[in-house]
Amino acid sequence: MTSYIDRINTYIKALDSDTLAALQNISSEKHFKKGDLLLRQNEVCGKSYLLVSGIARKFYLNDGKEVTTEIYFENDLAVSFDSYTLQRPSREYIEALTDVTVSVTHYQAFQDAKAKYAKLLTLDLMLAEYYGMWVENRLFQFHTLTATERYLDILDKSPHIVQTIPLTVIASYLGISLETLSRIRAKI
Amino acid sequence: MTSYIDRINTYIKALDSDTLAALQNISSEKHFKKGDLLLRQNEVCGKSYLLVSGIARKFYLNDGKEVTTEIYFENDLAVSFDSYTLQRPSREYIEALTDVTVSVTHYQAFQDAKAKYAKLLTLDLMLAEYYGMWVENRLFQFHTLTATERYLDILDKSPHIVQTIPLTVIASYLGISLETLSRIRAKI
DNA sequence: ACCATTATTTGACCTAAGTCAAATTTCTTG
DNA sequence: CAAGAAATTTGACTTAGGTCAAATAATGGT
Repeated sequence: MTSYIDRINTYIKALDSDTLAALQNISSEKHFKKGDLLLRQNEVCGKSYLLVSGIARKFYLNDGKEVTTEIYFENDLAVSFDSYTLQRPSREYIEALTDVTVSVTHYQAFQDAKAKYAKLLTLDLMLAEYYGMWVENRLFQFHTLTATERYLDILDKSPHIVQTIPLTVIASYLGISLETLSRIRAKI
Repeated sequence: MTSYIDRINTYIKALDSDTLAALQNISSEKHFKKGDLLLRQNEVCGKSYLLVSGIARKFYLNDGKEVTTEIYFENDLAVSFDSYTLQRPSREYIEALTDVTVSVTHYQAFQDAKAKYAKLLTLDLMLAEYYGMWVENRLFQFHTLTATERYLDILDKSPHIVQTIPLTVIASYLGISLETLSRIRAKI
């Protein structure tokens, strides 16, 4: 499934200059500082953010507790999927975990561009497919792995997450309490 | 999110006759009997099944135990998403829970049709978006609701599931043991 | 209707992970 | 560098839901 990202990137690199130019025309770089919110709950996610540098995350509140749903690094595309797709209020926040630079694209501009450039439509499909598989896989892991196994998996597949990010965030991303995560770490 | 299905159906109904004909050309009706497997683990999901009538489900095995991932009714589209998208072996099975009639479309035929008919590409995007939001929501529920709340939710939003389907299947769909489900039902 | 499966319920006990509270360790920033 | 604030760890206890086993229903086939 990771290889699908490669396929997407290959696809982007192979875009004709017209399509590429159209994409660049509707994108612009922006900076956020650590702690800034790129998207707030109840706001419509009207933009997509391609991380150029830095780290960000998406989370929601479940009776006062933050639940991290996704962690973004360089080249990741940050959006609240359903809010973006349906253009309705988001239940999630997007927050900069470090200073970040992003390439911002407006929803409507991208919709318009898709109508003109069929390849962007295909790209959008690939991105949606990728996200679908990614979430499906996450759900699968929650069902089949124990807390310890999930931590080991992240340690194995995404060591950069464990390096840089506060345990509170990692715990909520793994769907376990901070204390449990700390105990898991103490064991291994 | 349910309303997105309506939008998809509206979109399908509004398709021009050419596109619609193309779609029909690559689809054919087929029957399965209760208990038949439309897709087996390790098979590549090379077809999509639109349920015309009957009930089906998708599931995988987690050390011997069946975990139901989706339940299909009339008009639902049954595929193993990642297997279909990547055309690689499936970890899931698709099984007829009753006798079913389906409209079968081959993966490659649909790919070809998408290249010719842009509207099918858009349709595919909508379907992928819908699935992404659906899974995301399922994950969300697993994180925020207790077993009882999840059962009540299904009872509320999809009473037809509880009517017709064996508790073993429902329990595995809710991610709880059969016994726990039975106890939940005894309480309410 | 009757037997044999298959489905569901009930009981007793167990366990992974959560909660609350306090102790440390590690960063920040003056 | 020191003081305060955050982050992390540790301890004691609770709990939702799981597991194993046995008892009752239901159901379908003959």
